[in-house]
Amino acid sequence: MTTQRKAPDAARRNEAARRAILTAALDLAGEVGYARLSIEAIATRAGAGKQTIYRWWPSKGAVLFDALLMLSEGQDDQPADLPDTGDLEADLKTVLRATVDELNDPRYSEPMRALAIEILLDPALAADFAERLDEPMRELKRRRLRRAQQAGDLGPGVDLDVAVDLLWGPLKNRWLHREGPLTTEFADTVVETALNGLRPGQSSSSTSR
Amino acid sequence: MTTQRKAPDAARRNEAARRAILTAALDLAGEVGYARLSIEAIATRAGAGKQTIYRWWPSKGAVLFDALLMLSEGQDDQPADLPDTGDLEADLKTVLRATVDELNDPRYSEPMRALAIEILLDPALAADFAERLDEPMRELKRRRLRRAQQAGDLGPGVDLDVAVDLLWGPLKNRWLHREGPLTTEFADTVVETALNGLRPGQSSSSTSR
DNA sequence: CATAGACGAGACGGACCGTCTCGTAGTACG
DNA sequence: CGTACTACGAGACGGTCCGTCTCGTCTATG
Repeated sequence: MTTQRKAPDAARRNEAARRAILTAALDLAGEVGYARLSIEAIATRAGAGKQTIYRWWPSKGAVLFDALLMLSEGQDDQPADLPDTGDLEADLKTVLRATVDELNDPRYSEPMRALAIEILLDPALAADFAERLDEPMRELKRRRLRRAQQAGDLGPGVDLDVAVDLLWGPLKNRWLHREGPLTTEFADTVVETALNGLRPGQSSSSTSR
Repeated sequence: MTTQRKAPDAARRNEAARRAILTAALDLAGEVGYARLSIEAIATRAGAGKQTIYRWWPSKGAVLFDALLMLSEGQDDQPADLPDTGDLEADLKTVLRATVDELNDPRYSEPMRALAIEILLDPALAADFAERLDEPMRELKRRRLRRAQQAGDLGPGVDLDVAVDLLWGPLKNRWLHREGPLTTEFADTVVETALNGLRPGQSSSSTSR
């Protein structure tokens, strides 16, 4: 997927081999981590030839990317939109808590960390990831915040991209750099602090509802 | 530095070789990026034997770490404390703008990115980095914010670690993941948004002095 | 002034890389 | 229904870099 160098015939593709390779990549990423994850090991584990991997994927990162896509397509709870109950703070906490749970699931976490590292190393993969996953997700977040802004729950001058960074960035940082335990309490605190701001207001910690 | 395996005699250490190695590491990181940075290339560029590197550093990342320390020790503007003029917003903007300038300096930026990646891959290096650089810096930030809190410029219930994440995290993210141009305007917006919060207040964008 | 030890150089086996070439098997198309 | 195509598993290949080791040289410490 993603790109191919000399037009292999997609109609003749062996679906079983594809699934075996993606599954092996996920398992190995979880078992040995990114640093020791090799294409040779993936091929051996999958019972596939190395050439079968090189035929269909341009890089190890692309394999991981597809592997995670396969994993997330497994359960179709992919939301077309972020929840909007009218209560911005509650909705944000719901979403961030779900993110925390996902990032704490070892089935996702290690392969995702491996992919994140691969993305830092490979600009082509970074562009592919940004286009197919990151930017669409960001647009979802921006859209929810834009509705909140129109409803008057967000300051009219707030830059929505900065708002997204403030809300989701701390979680991403803490997870990727293992800066501490990723808890739902942390997610809640981030939401409250970002919404209320650091300055002393009438509301300092827990607010609203 | 950092650790040694069999107690080489530090008194007999060749300072010229040490500097040549660290300089070569910095130059190569800037020229070829992390992905192609090899210890062999560093040794060759430095006119040193590989063993000389392995004798004094436990990993490529440790070399990069020391190289960046050497670079930053070059100019002694290492502040014992963050500025405190009494105007929190102005002080934060000053500091974050300086960070932006440093992250935009290619002399620092590429080696730092290489080190950041190495840290993601190597828990031992991560611990070393956290102890010797990251945590002390974070304490500096926390201390400035604590003073602000005591002065009433920060909400009394604000978690100072979360506040640091909100202020410095977006810059780190944008830089490391190349999510967009790192400008002083962005830094200013982050400071204003984090201080004021996302909710509509009496002040929406630019505030105070 | 002698000697221990750091030094530059590079050989070594091993891990993976990415390419290639086999013989086999399954599928698309005549 | 048969045949040609081509993806497949397997693995050999040269290449890079790893981390260890072994040289002979140079130096500075004792």
